[in-house]
Amino acid sequence: MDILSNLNPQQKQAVTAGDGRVLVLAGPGSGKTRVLTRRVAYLIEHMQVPSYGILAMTFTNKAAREMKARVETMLGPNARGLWVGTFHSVCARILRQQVAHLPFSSNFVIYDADDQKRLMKQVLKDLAMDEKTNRPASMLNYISHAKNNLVLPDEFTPTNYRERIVKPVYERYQNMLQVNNALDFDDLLLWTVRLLADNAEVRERYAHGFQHILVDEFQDTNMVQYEILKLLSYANGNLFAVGDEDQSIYRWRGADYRNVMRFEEDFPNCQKILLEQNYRSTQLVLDAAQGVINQNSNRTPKHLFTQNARGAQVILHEADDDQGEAQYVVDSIRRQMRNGAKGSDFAIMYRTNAQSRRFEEAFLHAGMSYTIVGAQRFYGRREVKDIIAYLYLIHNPADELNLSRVINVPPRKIGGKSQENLAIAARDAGLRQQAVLLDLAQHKDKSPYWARMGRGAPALTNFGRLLNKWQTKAATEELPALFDTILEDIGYHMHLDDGTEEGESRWENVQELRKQAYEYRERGLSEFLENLALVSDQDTMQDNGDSPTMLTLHASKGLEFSQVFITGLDEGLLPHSRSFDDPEEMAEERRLLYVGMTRARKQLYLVRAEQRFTYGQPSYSQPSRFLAYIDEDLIQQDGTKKSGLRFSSSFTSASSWEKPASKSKRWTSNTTSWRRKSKSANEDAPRKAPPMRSEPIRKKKETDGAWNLKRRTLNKPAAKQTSKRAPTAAPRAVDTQYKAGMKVSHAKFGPGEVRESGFDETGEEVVKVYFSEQDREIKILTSFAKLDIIE
DNA sequence: TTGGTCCATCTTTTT
DNA sequence: GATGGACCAA
Repeated sequence: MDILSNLNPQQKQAVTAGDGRVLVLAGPGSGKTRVLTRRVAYLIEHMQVPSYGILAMTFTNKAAREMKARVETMLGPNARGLWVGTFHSVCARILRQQVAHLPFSSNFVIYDADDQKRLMKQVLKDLAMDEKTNRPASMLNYISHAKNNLVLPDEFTPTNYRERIVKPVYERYQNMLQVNNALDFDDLLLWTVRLLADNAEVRERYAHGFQHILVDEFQDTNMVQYEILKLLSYANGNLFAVGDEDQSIYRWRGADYRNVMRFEEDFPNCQKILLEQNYRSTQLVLDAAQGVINQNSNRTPKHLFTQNARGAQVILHEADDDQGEAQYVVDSIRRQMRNGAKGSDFAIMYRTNAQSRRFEEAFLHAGMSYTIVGAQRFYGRREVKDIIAYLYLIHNPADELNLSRVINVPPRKIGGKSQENLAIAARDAGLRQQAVLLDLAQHKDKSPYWARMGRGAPALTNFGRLLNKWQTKAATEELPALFDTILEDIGYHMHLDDGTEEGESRWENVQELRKQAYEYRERGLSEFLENLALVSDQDTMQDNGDSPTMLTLHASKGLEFSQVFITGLDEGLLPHSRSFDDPEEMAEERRLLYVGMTRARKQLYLVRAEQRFTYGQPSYSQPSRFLAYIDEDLIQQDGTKKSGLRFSSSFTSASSWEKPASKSKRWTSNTTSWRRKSKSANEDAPRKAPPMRSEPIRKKKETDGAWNLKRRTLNKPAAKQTSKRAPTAAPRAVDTQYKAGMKVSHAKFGPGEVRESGFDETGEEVVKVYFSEQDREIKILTSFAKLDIIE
């Protein structure tokens, strides 16, 4: 196969670019993966770069796997030796290789978000700090931020009150990580930079080893990651970055799309190549998506075009509530599947995982299968994490976080008091808790610690015996055997088997984990654990044959589907209310929608619901402001009221309340609630609105309560027939200076009449004025253009 | 020490 | 409507 076949001129230019820095800005669907893989092949075949001299960095293991597989199909055995991996896995690998230069030992473990939180809670407890006022998540945020800026605790100089509180927490947190011989995700990157920056010899070795470095999704790199790339490429200067500012959606994780601009500043001589031809979508989908993204500034303007057909209009549907929303989506899919469409043609996307529930219910009700990405993380499940914790204990005796997690799971009479005794005894003796346990196991009541353990001594001794047994076994036996021994010794099956369906499914998850352990029987415990820590759910997304896929907008990046439903296009959800008071966050929400829209090959649906349950409470919302940026001509409304028989009788008052049909109407309806997360609006809504359905009070959860509940909701759309739409008037946060009906005058456009006034996301007042001389409505930013009030 | 019950709090997104 | 924490009875 010819490496350069089927490439357009820009793609070819990128693939064949010579040495040096190359920045490829690749719009959605522009063949970026193709460019990357061909580039690797080109380097090996035409530029005589040995495969082991190439490093390709991605963000997900899935992307890494795919890239590797594609290169292998092109080059066969020549591809062997290629380094392809996620930033985190590559860093973990480097750190293990160079562990001698680092302040931890080679069997370090990696703490995931869940572990971090548990550790943070411990830290706060140790420091006698209140969890309510010092939220663990918030503390971790500060710390993550610091680490992303390469700041370790002793370099952390507080500049405000909050940071003064954070500092000791950060110190202790980091210290605890070290004591546990553990690294968090940020540490993997941070220590790699430290290693390379402080250690000339090591740096030389890698920087000369990697003759060419390629990065995917460059817009999602954070500062540390960019630093790593610079350090690794400094010797040869061959850095090939592919990205798209418009698809940067990981700001909250430290990603900074401005790295794209920095790249150009740092390397003024770099080659910059734009890929603008789209091979995925219809022109109409592209136009709609660009309407949204063009509202953003700070980006390289791109003009996406395609040779594909113009395509069908975007279908907009406004449902009465979240159940109706789900019903609409599932009905649409079912109808088309009856006409021969494949289930896998469809994707349902949403902003938050919580929204998936309604769709699951609707699918179940319709008797259709579905695939769901993420949501309940497999590795995040309690039973799975418990077993992994046991393995961690064996692998890394220093890990006391995981020890405390499972020392009493299943319950073995080692309660809080006993654990405290153990911790104190260990601290006084300057030993690890595990060492104390092992000593107890060995010497029983002759152990110097026996007496100090009080009533818990026998239980602790037993546990020490187990630990000892497992550790011996780990040295001699293969992983699956060890796995089974642990399960048996702790009676985990019994523990999970509580007669419920849930218990059964938990046990199945443990079995699934065991299957994976079996696959690692050759590579062993250490690699198994590292893999577990660095694998995400997208990576494990199994192809569920031919069923529709449900996933978050974030998870949709890099994928494509024939038909895409983007749901929950409501103020507060998309854009999410958390982004209301930060323009940068708002811009990211826009990108998120843009990413979702550009996943569609043929048909795009935008769906919303006026009312939905949040926190189990009904709440109302306005249409997403983003809808207003999509040209009306590109949209076709698919109304509920006419076609939706389900609700024809249920909303008697509906007809009297006209749906906003035009853009301008939609735009107005937002104005009241834009200003901020209108706390008042959210608090008021449920109070003003009579309860939507009278929920029978469930006094206690029966064993099958969950199932009952599910069935009840599924069979009862009727419950809402009694409901009435409550007026959705949200209180006005701040009054606009201009009011509808005012006569104004503009220097250039002449006299006009104000039609609407509201605030945009930055809090600027925006008015829509009808100018008679122009015979059109014009949107005006009042702080910008001067408008004189005439009357 | 355990297991139950009640309560508050919450949720963006994930390597 | 889920989860984690606090509290209490056995």
